[in-house]
Amino acid sequence: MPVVTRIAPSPTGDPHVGTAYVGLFNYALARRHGGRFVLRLEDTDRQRYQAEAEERILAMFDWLGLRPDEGPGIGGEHGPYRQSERLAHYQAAAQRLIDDGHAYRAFETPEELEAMRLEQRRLGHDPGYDGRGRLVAPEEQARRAADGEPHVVRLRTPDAGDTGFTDLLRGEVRIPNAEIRDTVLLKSDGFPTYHLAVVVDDHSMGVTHVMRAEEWVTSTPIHVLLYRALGWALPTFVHLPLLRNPDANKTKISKRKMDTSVESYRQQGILPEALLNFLGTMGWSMPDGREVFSLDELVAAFDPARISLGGPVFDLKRLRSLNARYLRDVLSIEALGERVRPWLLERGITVDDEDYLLDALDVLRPRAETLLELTDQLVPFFESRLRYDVDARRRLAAGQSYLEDLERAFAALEWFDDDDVDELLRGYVQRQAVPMGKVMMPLRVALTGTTQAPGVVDLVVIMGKERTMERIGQALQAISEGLPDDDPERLKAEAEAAAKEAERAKRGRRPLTAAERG
RNA sequence: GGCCCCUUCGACUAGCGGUUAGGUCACUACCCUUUCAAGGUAGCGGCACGAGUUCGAAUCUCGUAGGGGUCACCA
Repeated sequence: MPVVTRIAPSPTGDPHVGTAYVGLFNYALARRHGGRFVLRLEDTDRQRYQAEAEERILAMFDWLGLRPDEGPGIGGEHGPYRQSERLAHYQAAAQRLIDDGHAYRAFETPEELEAMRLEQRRLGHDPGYDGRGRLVAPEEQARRAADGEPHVVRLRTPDAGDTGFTDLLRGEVRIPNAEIRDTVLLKSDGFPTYHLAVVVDDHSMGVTHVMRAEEWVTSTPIHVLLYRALGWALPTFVHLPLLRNPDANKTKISKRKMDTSVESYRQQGILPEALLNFLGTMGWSMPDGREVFSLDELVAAFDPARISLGGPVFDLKRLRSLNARYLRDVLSIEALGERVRPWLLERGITVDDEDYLLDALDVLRPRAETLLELTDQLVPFFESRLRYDVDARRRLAAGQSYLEDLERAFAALEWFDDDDVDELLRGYVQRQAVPMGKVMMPLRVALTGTTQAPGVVDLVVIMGKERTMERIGQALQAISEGLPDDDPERLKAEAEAAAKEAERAKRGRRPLTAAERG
């Protein structure tokens, strides 16, 4: 029997890292066994439904390279893949359950239910549906329904005993039936709840392995009851540990406490393969201990039995560090060039000298953790007019005479190769009898506009004579025009603006730009 | 609170009766060095606790504690 897995996100908000996480493992299991990976949209909550969320979820999977075999916009023989388009299935199943006595129509209004809960609380009982709808005779249920009275369909759950299932990772899990209320299967608007829809769809789509988040463990017995009532075989259940917030208690990951939006990570310059790799270390580990691995490598080694159950903290530092690893070690320099082009374009930079780009990347890539940072550092290589940050200005002012000397020296230098530039610079510093930094830092600032940059020799060689001369000239001009050292007001304003910008960058929320989409 | 699940360095994890408990990130120190990184070397740091089972427990059992999840006409 082929392995069939699915990811069933709900289009109610920003594409979530948890969806990517569960999707990854489901994808891996299906691929590992040459089976099918199905994408199904669980859009049965019309209150929270967001039309554009649907498209964004699909875009997320596309970006990550997690390609479903079946799904909305892809097709497949088990469609449609939007639950809102499958209402007849659920209604038919509900009718069957009613006919067989496994379910009943219940007519309590929301107000009645609320009053019931209030009363239960007053008496110190656990609040929950007490099954009062069972008391209405089937004929009366049918009559009132036929009269158009609003109602839901509820599952008739056993009162005694317990219901259990086997979780691939946890073994037998049993829940006392007293804990299981007569759950709503069909809402009064005719839409199914999760419980009914998931069982009907997983069965009709041939899903063999239900791999989902741990939060579903306690409601799995409801599904078991449904499978039994409908006479269907149970799938294998695998409940994945919940991703956790980096707070003291490690609560379930939430957008209130951290950034859970995949789009946001994309906008911050996280690579899809790095995100996937990172998620692949949440609860999972390679049998051989590799910590950097591709999607294909994960697929080749994937065995759900290796998943560990402690809730893994979604640690941004680790994600960024892994992303940095991809930038400097995993990606080829050419591939990196292709990745960063759209980002440069977004800043109005079109690269026509490929070699220049690659040379710059070569020295920059160990210094950046994200494509965003890389782009920031790349910009000074391409923009003709540099902006000097506050600290940079101070360095420039202190280096005026050196820059004047070096401008002349470079003008006289014919070959801008490593050895010659190095020799020139070292010779000059030696003759001046000053510490290296005294000379190098102003030059670095003149070339890049910032104090934190690659080695000066590298910069000069990569930029070449023309750019080097031009930048030194510009710097000298900026100095003579008056650097704001002597203007404390302006310094302060700039510092504040920089802090604000940094804060904004940290939040990292802005719409996806065209270039990032491409 | 009831029920269910979980528990190895700060974080991610390896381990599946016998290991000096290993690796990665983070952190610290040193080296390299014209800044910042990267890189190199070293270091810090852990089996929640208590009983049992066993010649021998991180590994098996039970209990305790702690943490999480769940108790909707949301998924």
